[in-house]
Parts: sequence; structure tokens; C-alpha cells
Amino acid sequence: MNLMEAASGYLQIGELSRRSGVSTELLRAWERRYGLLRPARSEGGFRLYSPQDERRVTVMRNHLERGLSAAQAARLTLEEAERRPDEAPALARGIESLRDALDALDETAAHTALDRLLSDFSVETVLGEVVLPYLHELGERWARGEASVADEHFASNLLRGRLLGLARGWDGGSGPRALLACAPGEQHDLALIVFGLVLRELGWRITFLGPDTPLDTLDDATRTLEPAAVVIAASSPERIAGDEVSLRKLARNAPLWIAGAGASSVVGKKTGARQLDGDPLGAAALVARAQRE
Amino acid sequence: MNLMEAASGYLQIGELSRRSGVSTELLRAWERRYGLLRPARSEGGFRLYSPQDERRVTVMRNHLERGLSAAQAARLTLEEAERRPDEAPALARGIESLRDALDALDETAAHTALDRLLSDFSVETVLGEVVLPYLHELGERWARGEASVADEHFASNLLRGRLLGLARGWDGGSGPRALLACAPGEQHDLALIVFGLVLRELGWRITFLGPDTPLDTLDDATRTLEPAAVVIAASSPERIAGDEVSLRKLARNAPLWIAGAGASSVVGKKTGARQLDGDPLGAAALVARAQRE
DNA sequence: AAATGTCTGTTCAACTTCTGTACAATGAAC
DNA sequence: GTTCATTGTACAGAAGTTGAACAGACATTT
Repeated sequence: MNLMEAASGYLQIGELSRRSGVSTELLRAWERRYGLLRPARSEGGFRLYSPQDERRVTVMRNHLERGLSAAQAARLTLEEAERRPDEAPALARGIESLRDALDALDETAAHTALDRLLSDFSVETVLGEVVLPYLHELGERWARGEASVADEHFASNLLRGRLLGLARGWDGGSGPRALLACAPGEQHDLALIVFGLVLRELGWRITFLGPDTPLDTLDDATRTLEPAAVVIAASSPERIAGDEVSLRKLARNAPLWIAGAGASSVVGKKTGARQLDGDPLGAAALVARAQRE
Repeated sequence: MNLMEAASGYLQIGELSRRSGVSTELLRAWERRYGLLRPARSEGGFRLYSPQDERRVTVMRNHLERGLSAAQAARLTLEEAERRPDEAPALARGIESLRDALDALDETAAHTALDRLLSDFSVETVLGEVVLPYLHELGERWARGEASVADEHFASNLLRGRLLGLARGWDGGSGPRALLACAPGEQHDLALIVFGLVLRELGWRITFLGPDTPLDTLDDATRTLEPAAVVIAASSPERIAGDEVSLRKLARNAPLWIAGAGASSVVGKKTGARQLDGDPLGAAALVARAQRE
């Protein structure tokens, strides 16, 4: 790295190319064709890329990897860069007021914050950018002993109410049906509700049996409804670990998925169940893709 | 995948084909034959599919799998897409479907839209972000001659019914009492009902005397109920302009507020009445604050 | 001065998509 | 049985898109 780069944090095209894995020719082409980058220039005319430019290249590559055409990827990258100063703070503010309200056990303020968010952003955005991050954070604070049981209950109940409100009518329509339930003893249903909402957006009909569902109840429902997917949420292995036989029976009647930290112990050939990890958004996409095949 | 990004990411036909499992030829055929998709075009003429298009393909496939013919499936898909225009923030979507329903004099659809809104949002949000803006817009269209008397009556009556439904039990509880009435000759009570609902949310008990209330009736009620506030709605000055004496008498027995465009001519020291201007939400907050002092 | 890196502008080849037409399989209508 | 519309698929030739390459001039470093 030369002096200019070291001092200012600016990169020449070669170094940016090495870091990003995009050839120098292509970096110039993206600049010329889509205006993706606006590097400053040295006295001699060399391009000097800022850290923001570097991030744009990363974002551009991510979009390309998802299958967008170069032109679309560039447009989207620029749009996001444009929008970031506007939308991101609004979302951040929303998250903050929601957290403050929930921490203060202030129901009215929490609803107001959610009203605000849902009026400004789509349901998917609110779920993915606010609700899930908040639940994650709450879980971590609870694990560290920073959040009380009361906090956790209050927030869960309030959010559950709102999410179930959004879920109204989610079993209507004509798409494939998914049967959702929490494993026996499992009380945490929020992430599963979010998962159902996202799957609903993908055109599915959702039947939700709620927390603490006995496996034979689930089996009955499976025979009746003949769903295209059955999803069981289990936050720890012991919820279902002893019940491989029931699971195997379930998996014979419908594609069976186990979600949550308790999944890994029972998935596989023994039970015929498949694992759903990661966030509810990605999980929903995965289930939908599997159904199409 | 970040759903917010996906919201504006346009796909070319090849990528949509890979994701949906429908061949490119067939995608084009569905567009040509049934108008199933309406992709935008790039400068060079390439089809650019929106996430809504992607969802339509999913729905179309669902219908086909259930044995419908392609033509029927497409027709159904288009109908459903018409009914469920997603992606927009929930509140904006709600406003639009309410307006569409009221403009079409479609009572069922209007109630459905309101149900949806009230299940997704708090009463105050629905009032402030939907009902009041709609009434305002309707008033303007009426002034420009774009809305007929029938439109205005239909919308008013339907909304009045819903609002009074929300108002059920609003005189119960233990908070301060407000006495609400429209001035003599005044028929427009909707904004006053909204005002009452918001005040109710703030913990007040509401007594509502309705449109066209004689001032001496109001005076009787004031002596009986001893309210913490009396609010008179008057959309034009002549409703009350000649009655300063009655107003003065009223104001001696309870804090008196005059709301609406007719207020300014009579407020002040002469009558002891105070003005309430602006929107009902702000007005309610103002009355509540005044009472606390 | 030599070596290396970067500049602009142009060209190219691989790939994708476009439009339009054609065709085979299916099943309903006559 | 024949006719006909429906529907998924196939192909040809033109055009759009995009990553890569090259040439000749200039910049920077050693």
C-alpha cells in the first residue's frame, strides 16, 4: 500500500480489486456503465476509492450472487446507498421506541411504536428488521440475567397479540398448507408465528396449533389436513429427543421439519425429519423451495 | 435474504424461471395468453419481474397443481392478486381499500377494510391516520364537485355506525366526564365522535348528545352531569353566533370549548368559551391537559 | 531509466433475452 | 371418429448485456 492509501484510507483500483475480488476492468466498467462508484481522483488522475465505495462493491456482488442482472444489481445498490440515510434511522428509531416501551411495560407506547412501524414499512420489513432482532436481543439479555421474567412475558404477550392480529385469515386461499406447532413442553411460539407469516406471504395456507402440542395431536391433524409441510419448533433437544418413533410416524404422512436449537439431535434418516436452522425468513424460503421440487 | 431489498429487486426472466421452476417460454406464454404477469421492461426491452410477479407465479403453480386448467388458474390468480395487493405498508394499503370500498358504495368491502385496520392497529391510529384523512379528502372532493351527495352520505353513515360501535361503553369508568354535542343546526358529528373516542382513550367518560342540540338542552345536561368539559362542534359561525348569552351561561357551569370553523367568532372573554382548533386528536390532548391543571 | 500500475477508449465473445411461429399432446365438443 | 381449442414446448434469427481483453499514453515508484 502506498502512502496516499495508508494516510487517507483511500484505495487505488488495484488494491480494491484484490480486496473485493473484482477485476480492475470490471470496476471501471461498473463505474462507466452504471455509475456504481464515484472515486475521487489523485493529481495524476488515478481513481481513489473510499470505504463507502468498497462497501458498494460488496453489496453489488451480493446482489449478483442472488441472480440479479448487473444492471439491476447496480440500480439496487445505488438505491440502497441513497435510501440508507433516510430509512435506516427511521427503523432504528422504531426499534428503539419499541424497546423502550416494552422495557417500561408501557403497553400504549409499545402499540404506538408498532403502529408507526407498520404504517411506514411493510410487514416483512417490520418482522425482519425489528421484531426478530428485538426477540433475539431480548433472549440474550434474558440469558445474561439483564431482563426479568416479567419483562419477557410482557413483551412476548404483547408481540404475540400483534402478530396473531397480522395472521388473521392466514389459513385462507389456495396454496399448499403448512401445519405449525411447538414441541411438547415448548412455550416459545413467537418465532414460529413469524415463520408462518413469512410462509403466508409466499402463498401458503397456515394452520397453527400453538405452544406445547402433543405429538399425537399433531399426527391427528396431519392425517386430517394432509399438509404439504409440518413444522415443529423445539428450542431444546429434550422436547422431542425421546420421541423418535412418533416423529418417524409423522414424517411418513407429510414432509416434516424441525426448527430451533433442539432440532439437530433428531433430524436425519432415523426420523425422516429435516432441519430448519437460521432465521425464520430463510427457513420459510427453504420450505417453500423444497415443496416445489 | 433481506426482504426490504427484495422488495425493489427486479428479476430477469431466467432468474425468475430458476426460482419458480417455470420455463422461460412458459412464463412468456402465460403473459401473452392470460396477462398473468406485467413485467416492466429494461431499456433494451428485457422483462423485469417484480416480487409481486414472483408471487403470482407461485400462486399460479399452486392452482395448477390442484388440477385447474391454465386459463382458470390464471383467472383466479389475477383475481386474488387484485384482492391482495401486498408489499405496500399495511396502513397505506388499508386506507386505499377503505377508500375504494366507500367510493364504490361497497358496504361489505368497507367493513372488511375497517376490520382489518382495527385488528392491525390501535383505535387512535386508525382514527388519526385513516378516518380523519379520509373525511378530509372526502370534504375536499365534495367541494370540488367530484363526490356526490350519495357518496358523502354513504361514507358518513357507514363510518358513523362503526365509530359508534367503537364508542360502546364510552360513558363507563371513573375518569373525568366530557359532554359532547353539535351546535343547533349542525349535522356533522363525525369529527366530534372521533374526538370523543380519543378522549375516551385518554381515560375520560363521554356523554354524546349528537347533532343539532339546542343550547338549553345542553345547559340542562351540564347541570345534571357536572362534566369536566363541555364541547360544542360548530362547522360555521351562524350556528351559534347569535347566542352569546346562552354560551356564557353554559361556561359558568363547566369549562366550555367550541370546536370547528364556527368557533372563532364567539370564543373569548365575552362568552367564557375556549377555542378548539386543528384535528380532533390534538384537540382531545389539549382538553385533557387543561383539565389536569 | 526501468518497472509497474493506471488511464481512456475500443473491441470481442459468450451469454441471455427478444419476437414470432410452429408443433405435439391432451381433452372436450360435435 | 373427427374437429377444435388449449397448453406446454421448441426453434430461428435479431438484438441486448456483460465480463474480459488490448493498445497506447501517462503516473508513480524504485
